[in-house]
Amino acid sequence: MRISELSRVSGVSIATIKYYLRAGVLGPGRHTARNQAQYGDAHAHRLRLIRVLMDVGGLSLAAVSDVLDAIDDNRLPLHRLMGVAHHALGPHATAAPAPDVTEAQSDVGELIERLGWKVSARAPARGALAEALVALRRLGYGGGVEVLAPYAELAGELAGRELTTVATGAGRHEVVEHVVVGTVVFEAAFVALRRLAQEHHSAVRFAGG
Amino acid sequence: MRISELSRVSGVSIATIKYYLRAGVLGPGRHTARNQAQYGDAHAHRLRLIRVLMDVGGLSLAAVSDVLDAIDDNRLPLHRLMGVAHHALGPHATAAPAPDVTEAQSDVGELIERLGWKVSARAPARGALAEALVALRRLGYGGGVEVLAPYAELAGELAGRELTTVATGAGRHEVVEHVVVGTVVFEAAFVALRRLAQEHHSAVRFAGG
DNA sequence: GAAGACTAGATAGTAGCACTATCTATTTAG
DNA sequence: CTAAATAGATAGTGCTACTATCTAGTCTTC
Repeated sequence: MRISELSRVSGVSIATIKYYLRAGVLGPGRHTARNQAQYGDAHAHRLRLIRVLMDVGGLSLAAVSDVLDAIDDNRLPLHRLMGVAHHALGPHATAAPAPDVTEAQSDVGELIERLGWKVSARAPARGALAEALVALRRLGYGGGVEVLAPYAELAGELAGRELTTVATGAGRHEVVEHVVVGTVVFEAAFVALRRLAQEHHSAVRFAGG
Repeated sequence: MRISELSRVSGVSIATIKYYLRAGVLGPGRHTARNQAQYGDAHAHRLRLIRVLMDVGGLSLAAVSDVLDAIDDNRLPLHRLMGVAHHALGPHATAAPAPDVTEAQSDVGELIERLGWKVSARAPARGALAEALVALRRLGYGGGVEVLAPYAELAGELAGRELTTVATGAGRHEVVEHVVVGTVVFEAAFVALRRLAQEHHSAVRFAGG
């Protein structure tokens, strides 16, 4: 198909498709002339994937680019893909962490060790968790890392359940994409469900108060 | 204290504090002269709260403004505060939803009803959940709303557990702030924990593959 | 085979966000 | 008295994700 049809079936404007081509997140079409190219179903699928990662996952275009590169890199072992996806989901620390954050980092490290989790020392989620802990302390809601224990338990249960649903018979590319999409979409879905549940419990608890 | 000290204790630059004052997310100081004002601990605390909502919760300044307005509005009943916070956490739908999203919305509505949850019909999380469902379908990973059931169960457990920890003896302002901070910070913490757990399970499952 | 629609690629412009910098007229501190 | 600090106003910056325009060339349809 030509670019106008690709635009139609994907719902992405021609100008934006060209932008994605320039940015390298969408591969070039098969050229038939100097100013003509053909695009296939793979392009349409890739476009949908880009939009889902951005709209549902909230990833920046640069992050999408990283994730897609990881998906396309056949040399990348499967067990490292999740790390790349999580790194892209960021946010990555930009400046040197404050001293209280550094301290919280070791608390987080201890928690992870106590849980027996095998996680890269450079996982951005470590920093995110430390930031959350520090936020509580800075606002005067004390509490050590132990307040996270019940959350960690549930998170572990969720993650374990999830990975068992990954299709194992399919090719590497399908598994990889499935893992990434699952990570991003189910995270968004769970956050939404948590908010709905909170609203329900809040209504029940505070109604009339 | 004067603005330079407020800047020092909060770690926020003077220029940014002035920006927040202009934006109305930080209340004005007590004026002692045309170009002099005094700020108190409440200002420092408010600044910390703003930074946590933005940095940990990922809220925009406009969203922070909405949340703070809700916290400060004494007429707002407690059971509606959560809705305001969730609305600020967005993202709110900008355009008319696609037809498949509208369809997914009713699926979500059914799920909520089946769970017996009492949730506003306008809750943005409904839309977010529908978007996530549609994302799966658009990418070819079918599955109805029933794939969300185990997630919903865990989300309900989490939300229920959380609200029981809200201090009931404190004043309204403290409870309200506690609820908002808990919503935002524990959501971030749980997402981070889920990623850590995923990385662990992924490493265990795919290592050597 | 001519007119008009379409296209690739290049370049430049836009809108929104969260600051950041500079300036003026003060006020304060030493 | 003088140097530093301040409130408030205005303008500028850097980044992101597009969006618009332009040119030279290519289909398509009558």
